[in-house]
Amino acid sequence: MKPYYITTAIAYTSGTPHIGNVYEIILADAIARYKRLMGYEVFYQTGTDEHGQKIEEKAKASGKTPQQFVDEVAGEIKRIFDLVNTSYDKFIRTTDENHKKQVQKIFKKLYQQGDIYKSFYQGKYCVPCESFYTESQLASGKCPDCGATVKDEKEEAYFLKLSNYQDRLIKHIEENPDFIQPESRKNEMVNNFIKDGIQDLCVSRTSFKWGIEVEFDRGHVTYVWIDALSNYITGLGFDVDGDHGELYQKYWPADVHLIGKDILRFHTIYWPIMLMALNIELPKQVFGHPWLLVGKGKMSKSKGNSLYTDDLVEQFGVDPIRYFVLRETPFASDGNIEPEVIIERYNAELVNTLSNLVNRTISMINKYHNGQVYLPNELNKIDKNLIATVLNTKKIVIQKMDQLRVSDAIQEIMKTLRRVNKYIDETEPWILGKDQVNKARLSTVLYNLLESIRQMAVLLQPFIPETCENIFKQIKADQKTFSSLDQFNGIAETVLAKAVPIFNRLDAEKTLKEFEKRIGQEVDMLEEVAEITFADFSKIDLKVGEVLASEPHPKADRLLVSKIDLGTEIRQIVSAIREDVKIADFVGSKVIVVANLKAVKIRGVLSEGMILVATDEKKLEVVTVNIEKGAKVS
RNA sequence: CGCGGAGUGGAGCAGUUAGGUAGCUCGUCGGGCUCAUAACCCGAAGGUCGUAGGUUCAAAUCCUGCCUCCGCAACCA
Repeated sequence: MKPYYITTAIAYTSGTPHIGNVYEIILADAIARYKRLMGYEVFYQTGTDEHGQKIEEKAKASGKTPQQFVDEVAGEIKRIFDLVNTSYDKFIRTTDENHKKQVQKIFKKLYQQGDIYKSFYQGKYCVPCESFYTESQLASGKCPDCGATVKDEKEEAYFLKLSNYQDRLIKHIEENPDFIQPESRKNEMVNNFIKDGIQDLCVSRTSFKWGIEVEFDRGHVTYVWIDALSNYITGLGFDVDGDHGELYQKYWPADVHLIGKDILRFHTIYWPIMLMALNIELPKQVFGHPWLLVGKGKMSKSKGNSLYTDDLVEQFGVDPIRYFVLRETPFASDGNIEPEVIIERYNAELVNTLSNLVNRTISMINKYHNGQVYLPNELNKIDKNLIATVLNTKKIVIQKMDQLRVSDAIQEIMKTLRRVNKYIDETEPWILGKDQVNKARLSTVLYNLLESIRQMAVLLQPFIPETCENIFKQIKADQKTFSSLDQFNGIAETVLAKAVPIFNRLDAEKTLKEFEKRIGQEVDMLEEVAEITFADFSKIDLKVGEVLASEPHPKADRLLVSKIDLGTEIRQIVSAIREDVKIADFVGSKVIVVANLKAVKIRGVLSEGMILVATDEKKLEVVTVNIEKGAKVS
């Protein structure tokens, strides 16, 4: 059997992934299941990326060791992947011993052959904060975090030399048009990042400890990319010294790395160069999939609009969610997940088209033939037309799936299911059922329906596996392979039980209410603010100020630079209100200012305070008052 | 002139690579049917394909300008 190796990006263990992250796992799962049905020997790898400063900090904040912290989060991530029924063959963690060992060896080898060199990471260094800042981040030449004086400092770091491989990479991309998919992304990579020359990549850090130690230079830990990207080969048992595991021999190079379009750059530039340096083959394809958006915006924790897999699955079920995310996100443009849209698809496609067809077919077999399924007799024109359509669906689905056009593939199956529903109207079994004379004809019609359902269920297996099993059970079908679709005879004579609806119609209003209640509870928890004492509050010096003048920030399109008269002095304040305020109305109004806020430079302009505003999801309003400037607010 | 994407009947989208009667799903309206979960089937209304020009026998599709929206980057004291 032909091997097929598919990977997803590994999930960062800093927190719970939302449905947008899980979408990638489901997409990869659908492809993996499809390839298995096509007769490939599939290896599907996913996992977690567990190192880095952010995790070190989060662990510390929650009073755990980094290892405890990532163990918990990785467990949670794995639970969610299992919840949506993903059929991965390996769940790799970057804290796995073998992975760490190989990353160290890779690092060492690249260093020894001169692809990694030691140099200095230069910047402005703040001693108390132990951090580097770039010139533009500084506030009036001082640390933006604590205000201390910064000094020019160099930190030792290792760099991966990319320039050596640049030409080879361009050549590879040009000679392998399928390497970067979708194609529109290819140009973006070449034009933006490669042609102008690639900057060497910093691959080690000394500012944190939670990472894979550089073997020959103990103060350094490997910085994200060499660590994370290597998982694709270490998971297969790659060994730098050539003592590879069986899986590696069998499965590398990967057939496809499935990743979000945002990290395409790392997978199409840094990763190939690393592989070239290691002198191993490049993956056949890197596919940057689109995003699943909530409403119109990108899902993010800070926006509070994330949807989580647990809630969605509890409300709608595993297969409907799998179905929805796969169906809704097209090949190249972003998908949209909203409860209203889920309900619509659920009712229109899963209930009306699929479930109802199965239900009415089994009901008729029970009503007219006491559940007995007979083999078909002579076929007429209508039958032949139906059968041709059904048999042809496999070809179209394969064609779409081979291009990873999952949504289109599902759409084709739905189209055929609608055709099958129409067949019932064309053949009018309820009329045939009135007279025993038509028994042979009715048997044929019912058989054709059942076999059509079986064929579509076979094709739907990669997307909604549990549902298909349910259908197979109800129609007593045991032929589930793609090769059983070449002929229209996969059902044997048998007796069926009463139909049990696969999906029940959702009441839109009721479901929406339930769902909002579920989500609402979580939002409340997230927005809970820590209590402070009166003393804490009195530290804030709030004053009324009159806006004397205001103009757009010269170098930032959301910012406004205003002169505010506090009565005793005039302050310059930068605020992100340009999109929400009319300057003409703003000037002359009296606003509330945080007067004792530490001054900072924002995009080169000094800001000495903060103007209070009120915001909700839709708009932003500056808080204004009608009292003399200089008045104290408390 | 930072990078990129998108503007097609009420909604969501396909069609643009290789110009040639504008298509799908949902919704609306009318009809049919009763095996089925207000389901299913048929039909209809509804679009000057963002805009202004250009090329062409012919433009949603090619070229140029402009407008609007959305991501990313930057930035949010």
